[in-house]
Amino acid sequence: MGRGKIEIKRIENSSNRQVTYSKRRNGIIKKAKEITVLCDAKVSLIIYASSGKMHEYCSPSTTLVDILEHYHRLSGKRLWDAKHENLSNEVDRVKKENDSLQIKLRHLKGEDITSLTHRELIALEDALEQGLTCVRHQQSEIVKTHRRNTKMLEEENKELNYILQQQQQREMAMAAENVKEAEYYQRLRDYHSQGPFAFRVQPFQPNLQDHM
Amino acid sequence: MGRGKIEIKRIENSSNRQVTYSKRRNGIIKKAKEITVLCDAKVSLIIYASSGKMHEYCSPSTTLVDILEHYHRLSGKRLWDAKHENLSNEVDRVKKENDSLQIKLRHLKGEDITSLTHRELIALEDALEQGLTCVRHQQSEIVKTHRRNTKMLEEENKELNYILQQQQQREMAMAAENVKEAEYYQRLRDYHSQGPFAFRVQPFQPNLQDHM
DNA sequence: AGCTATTAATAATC
DNA sequence: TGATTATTAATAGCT
Repeated sequence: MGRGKIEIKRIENSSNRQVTYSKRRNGIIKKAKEITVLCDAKVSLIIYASSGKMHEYCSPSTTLVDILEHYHRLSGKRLWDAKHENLSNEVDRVKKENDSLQIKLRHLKGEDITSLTHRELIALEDALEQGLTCVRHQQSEIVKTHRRNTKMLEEENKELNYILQQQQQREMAMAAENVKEAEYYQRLRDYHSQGPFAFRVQPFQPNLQDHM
Repeated sequence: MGRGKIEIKRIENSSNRQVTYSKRRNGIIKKAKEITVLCDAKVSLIIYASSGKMHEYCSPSTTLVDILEHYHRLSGKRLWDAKHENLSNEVDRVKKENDSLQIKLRHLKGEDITSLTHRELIALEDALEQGLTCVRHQQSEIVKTHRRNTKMLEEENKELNYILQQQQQREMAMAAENVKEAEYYQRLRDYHSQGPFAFRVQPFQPNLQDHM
């Protein structure tokens, strides 16, 4: 059904293949819809291109899940039971492990130990003592670290204080210098501006005032 | 494509519908095979007649399960029903719980505690001390029980020994009695059988010895 | 994406 | 059912 007959074998030309795929895919989906309507059939159709792109059709009033359930019932083939079973087993296994861990944990906390034998209690005691030793060691490590940190901070503090003090002293010295300088200039200014007055207040040449 | 054009709507005549279903079903499956070969596509096709009879096609080199897995991945839709999802979640949840328990357990054993804060270490130490207290208490309980048991057994022993002794004494007495009786009877027998000899052992007739 | 010559599918019929 | 065939539908090769 085309300009020429084609053999049913892989189309080597990639773009031709792509075009044909697209056309035929639509054709199949159309046919699927038609048979659904004409014959009251239920159809599930999933198609992947080699590119991995997927198209699906599922007759209305059903879902893929329904169809697969039905498939499951009719064919007896297990589509997902194996997976399901694996998961179930996994859950069981992990839960058991969980329980055993819980029990161990409780034992270490000193709970539910009335049923333990003396030997088991001894082992428990050893484990607890071991744990206690480690924990206390770690605590002392932390304290040591803290202490070291404190010392370092204190020394840094001291250093900074010293630097600050130096800085302040320099500043004070500079300020003092500035003050002296200011005083010098003030005095200079005083000398120039108030000098004449100084002369004016000289009782010896009172007449000079009029010339200024 | 037939002797006449048909509307795409349900075929009311049941046998016509059945016939059309069968023809078109074959047609679709043929098309599915063709697109598979021509275009390197993967196809999963499941068709039910209204009668419930099922037909399927799945491209070679795949299985329905594979296709559904792929579908699951691409569409993100839940094919593996709610149960499956629940199980998955359950596994995750339980595994997480497991991990957390493992960590707690390791901490109690004094492992992997370098990352703990001082506060956490204190709590851990408390828990361990508490556990140790309980375990030692239980140990002393067991020792007490043992001691009590020992005492009870000792007393029972003593009792039994006493009873045994009594028994033995009674037996000895009885034996003695028997011996006496036996002696009596012996003597009686002696009296009857040896009586005549008794006369013979009379020191007065020493010559009789040679006859025994 | 559209077009169309051609093949393929199939509705009606036997 | 199964085969036949007149017809319609799908589509291969072009543009």
